Amino acid sequence: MDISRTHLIEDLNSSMEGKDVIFGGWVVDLRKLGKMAFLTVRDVTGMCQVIVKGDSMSLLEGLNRQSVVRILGKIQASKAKDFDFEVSATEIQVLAKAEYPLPIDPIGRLESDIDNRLNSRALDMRNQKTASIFKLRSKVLASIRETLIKRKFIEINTPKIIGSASEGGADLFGLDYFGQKAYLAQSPQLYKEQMTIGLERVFEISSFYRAEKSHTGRHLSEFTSVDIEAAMMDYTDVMDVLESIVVDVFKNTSENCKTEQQEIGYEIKVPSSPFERVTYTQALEELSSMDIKIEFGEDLQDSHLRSLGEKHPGFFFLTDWPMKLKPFYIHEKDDDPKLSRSFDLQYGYLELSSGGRRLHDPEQLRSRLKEQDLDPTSFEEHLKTFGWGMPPHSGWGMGLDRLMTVLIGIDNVREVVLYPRDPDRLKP
RNA sequence: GCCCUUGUAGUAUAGCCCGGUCUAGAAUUCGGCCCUGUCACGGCUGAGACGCGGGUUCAAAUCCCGCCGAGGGCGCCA
Repeated sequence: MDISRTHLIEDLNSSMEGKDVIFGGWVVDLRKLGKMAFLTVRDVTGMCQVIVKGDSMSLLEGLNRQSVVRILGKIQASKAKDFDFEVSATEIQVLAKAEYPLPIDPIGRLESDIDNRLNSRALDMRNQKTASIFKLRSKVLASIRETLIKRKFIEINTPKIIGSASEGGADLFGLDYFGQKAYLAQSPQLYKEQMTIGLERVFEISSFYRAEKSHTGRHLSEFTSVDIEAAMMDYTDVMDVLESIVVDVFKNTSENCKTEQQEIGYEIKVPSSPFERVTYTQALEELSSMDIKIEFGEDLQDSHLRSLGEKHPGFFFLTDWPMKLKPFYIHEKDDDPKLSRSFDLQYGYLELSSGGRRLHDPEQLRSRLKEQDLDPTSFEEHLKTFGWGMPPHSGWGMGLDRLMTVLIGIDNVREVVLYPRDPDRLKP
């Protein structure tokens, strides 16, 4: 079976009138008008009208929507509303037939609910709104890589199967590793820190896993994280890196993805920078003025973040958290050891990223582990690298899926993840 | 773990609150017939549904209980 094409649909144009072309795609629409018919055919680059009349009508036999076809025909002028040229078919080959009934409407005229769409995710990609979300996601990833590489960051890949669950915190997924207990990584934290001793500036974009039974629009059991770690940078330096990544993402997609924005029905607006920076202590004062009393050292609950988010609806940094709320590796402030050199990047109430300056002195790290009831001996593999000349360093991790929801103005991460995993969904 | 909402053809919905009008309606999809410029083509026509189980009642899509599924929120989230 010959499946070759001479053109992608975006390469066809009205100046090619009279030219013979071969292209392929799936049948979006089929309108039979007695002795003539129109079909619209789409490939990933675009859509085109094909006209069939006269003797050629027999070509339509067995043809239905969503089937994959290879069209041989001649470009001609069109009277169509949305096309300035069309292809008069001389041959239509059905390469693969679509079965009916289909589980969702791939045209998107009737929007299926998220459950049905996720159950038929591959078919959902024929819906241009869904496809546009993932085309944008690809652009976002490219933009992040571009920004980081320009700043001398080196992309790394750390293991996702790890042997120790002693970091505490979020629940990990356990698995059997040739008879040993192993876990799926919840973050590249320790590995990326170690890498700063040789590569200085590293980043990773990868899936990580958390076995929390969360039921919200912003949590998944498997999520994509963008992580960086950089030697000789303080927390404010990596905040600047984060801010420029976010701004670049919005700029790049806003300027270069007009079609996608149109399909989604949302206009990407570039945020103004610099982002506002609010300290934890200031946040407590702001909350207090809203009659929400929180003791210093208490964590901010979702409801508190929602209140703060109303005052700061866009991007802002929440900085200088109390040490007791932060993990063992976070560095304290010189002028007030109760406070840490740490930050979260918020979009309104939504936490997008958290990071900070890390401890690089192994003795300090050991005593912090003990303070947090963690056993230094189970971190020896990690701690030994700190004796090899560990530079002062800072970093952060950012939830890519959450950033995507902010970028396109929706409120469920499942929309921006191909095959989301949550406590109730393991398939497809 | 807790709370709220919800389940009607392939899809997306009306009807449910206030039981009888439901032989469950319109759309789209799918099948058949007609149609040579459609463009959400049109016309005629046909097929297709009350998640499962129990209860209340003369009567249940509608009210109640259980199960299952779905959506959302809280909590959890070094």
